[in-house]
Amino acid sequence: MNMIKKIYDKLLKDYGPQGWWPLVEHPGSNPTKSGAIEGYHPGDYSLPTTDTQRFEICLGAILTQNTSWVTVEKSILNLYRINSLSISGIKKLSDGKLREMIKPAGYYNQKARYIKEFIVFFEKLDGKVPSREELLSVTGIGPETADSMLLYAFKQPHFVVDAYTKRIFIKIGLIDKKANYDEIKKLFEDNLDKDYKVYQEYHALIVEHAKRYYLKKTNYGKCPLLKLIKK
DNA sequence: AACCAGGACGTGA
DNA sequence: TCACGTCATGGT
Repeated sequence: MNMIKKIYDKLLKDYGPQGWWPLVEHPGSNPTKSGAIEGYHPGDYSLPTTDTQRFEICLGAILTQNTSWVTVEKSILNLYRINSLSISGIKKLSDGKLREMIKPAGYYNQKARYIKEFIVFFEKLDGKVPSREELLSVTGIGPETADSMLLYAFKQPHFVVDAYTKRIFIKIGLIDKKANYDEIKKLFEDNLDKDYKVYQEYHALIVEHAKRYYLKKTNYGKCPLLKLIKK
């Protein structure tokens, strides 16, 4: 009964709180030291606390589209080092310079455009929380990016569905191969408390779990959730 | 050396 | 609505 919740409990028990979304600067981090590995803040659901941090999360959400997070970290640190990890900082950059900084994350031409367009949208918010529809109206923001922003930057209870989520839950038989984004999103939201902290943790745990068992197809069979399902 | 990474857009059926 | 090509660097 409620496998969705049961799986969440198991993943949290096995892996512990993940501390998403990583932020270069937060109490306890040390960004000058090296990477943003220290950007994670497990158990602290108070972040982000500033508009600059909110923007950093939104920026990361765009940069990580179909791209590994390590290359996104490089891009974000590139901006950080030239003191441009902020709206005002990016606005000062030429288009070419912005493209150069985010190059490691790939698709740098379109992502640079997406970022510039998002900045206009973000400034118009003037501190307000955007609706999902408003976010989706911005070029470059699709369902997953919108939900990532809502969930991690604005602490709104929107479940984030990514490629890993589909892969895992198709494998264990809880969703159909042809289920679309909104159907999968609804499955999770219908079976969990409407709590942004739970949604944040669950999505992060799914990514962690996928990195352990779902990078290579030959490993799918080792997924411990397969046994959990059969009971 | 393919394959894929914390997807979205534009196009044409 | 939905399948398909495109965008691009970098890690495994």
